[in-house]
Amino acid sequence: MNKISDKTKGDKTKQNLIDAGMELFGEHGFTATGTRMIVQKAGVNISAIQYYFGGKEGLYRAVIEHIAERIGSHINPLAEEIKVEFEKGGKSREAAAVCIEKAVRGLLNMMIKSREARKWALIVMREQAIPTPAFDILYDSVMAKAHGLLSRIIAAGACIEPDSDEACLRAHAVIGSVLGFLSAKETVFRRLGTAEYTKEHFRILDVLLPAMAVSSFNAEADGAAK
Amino acid sequence: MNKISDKTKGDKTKQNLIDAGMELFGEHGFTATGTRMIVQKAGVNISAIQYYFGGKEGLYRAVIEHIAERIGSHINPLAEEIKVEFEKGGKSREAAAVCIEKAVRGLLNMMIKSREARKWALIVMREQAIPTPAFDILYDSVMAKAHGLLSRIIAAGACIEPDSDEACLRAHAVIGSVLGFLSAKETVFRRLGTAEYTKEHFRILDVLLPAMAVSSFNAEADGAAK
DNA sequence: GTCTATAGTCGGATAGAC
DNA sequence: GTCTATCCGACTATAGAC
Repeated sequence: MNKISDKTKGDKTKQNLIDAGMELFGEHGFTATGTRMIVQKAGVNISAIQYYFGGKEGLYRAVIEHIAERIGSHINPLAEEIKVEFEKGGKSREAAAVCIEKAVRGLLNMMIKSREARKWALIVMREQAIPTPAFDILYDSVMAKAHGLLSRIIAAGACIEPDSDEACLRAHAVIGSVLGFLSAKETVFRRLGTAEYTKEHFRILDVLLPAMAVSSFNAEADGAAK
Repeated sequence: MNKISDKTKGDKTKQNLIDAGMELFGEHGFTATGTRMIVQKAGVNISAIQYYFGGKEGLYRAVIEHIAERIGSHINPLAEEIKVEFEKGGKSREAAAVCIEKAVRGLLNMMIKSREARKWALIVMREQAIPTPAFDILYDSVMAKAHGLLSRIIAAGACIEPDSDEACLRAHAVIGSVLGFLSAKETVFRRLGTAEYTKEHFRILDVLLPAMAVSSFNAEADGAAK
């Protein structure tokens, strides 16, 4: 047996608990998820939560850390790629437009299209709305970076200060236009008459959302576009 | 004593329970909110929940109904006003632009600026993300109407079918760009370094969000704006 | 209509055998 | 490292006095 690549039985138990926790905490929230529910889904004994994570709360923190790590592994390469392209384009308005389209499509791919993300999504949304102490982990390792990069690109495109409130708010409006399809999906599905987004819906969003993002460059401070 | 205008003691108890429930269900969610918590905040006896609402679940439904009614009283007049103006403008592209700016500012006023709305907001967001049976009430009395009106205006502005998926998705992107400032406010606040939106932030959003909404007319089906 | 007292259930955590 | 058995507190709901 290879000591490095083989998982010990304990590691497998831990992983099962985190997987089950991610799904159940997302579906029902922290309080409404019972430890008995979790261990049943994970197929482990109830005492394992105490043993490995010190309790239900510790398991929750571990779940958040795991999510932060997984999201990071998706967005960090994309962010790096965009940053390089942005620098290469001399931080021009044209480079900014290309970069923001790429960023928005990346966000759409990661948060709306990906099946894996559906599990994270609900937990992250809950933390956004009513943060627990664990939100710090998410914010520091994911939100701040992604939001900051988008703000800088939009600032370049709109010719405003990168660290201004205005850049931050514009970036957030762009993010909101994408994530609304996740956080309010029940309403969209009812209006569309479907139970899932289809390829045709994504085709529309792939064009619409980047275009709206680029348009955020143009809002003038003295009135709306005429 | 005037029999019509005076509230009976029972009515007052009911109202106190609904008020307390709205705040606490919003802050902690349904499961995490205990009946003891509610009656303490409402200043009534614990049995009152059973007596007046048949149990915790019944109180929750009553809270949702109350929210739907309050939101309706805000948006129905606005929707009516917009509808009239839209017809009067001959459903032209120009009329659509004016109307959608008005609608977005109305949404911003109601959901982000208003203090009262902060109490609704969390409950509505939770229902959006993980709907309970009570979501039907919200959807039928509020979401469907607001979303439908916005879709029709955008369809007119973008010259597409009012009942098409595309119109629905565009409307939703616009709504998302506004509501993101509510549902992800923790992230925005940390980025801005504040604990509340200020007048200056609203000044920026009052210009930015309507402009982005109007821009949603322009996204071309064959590629992004160049 | 309002209250107290309590029933009955289920939660997370723990002790100790293996 | 895993399991069973059990504790204790918190929960919702109810019965019945006033």
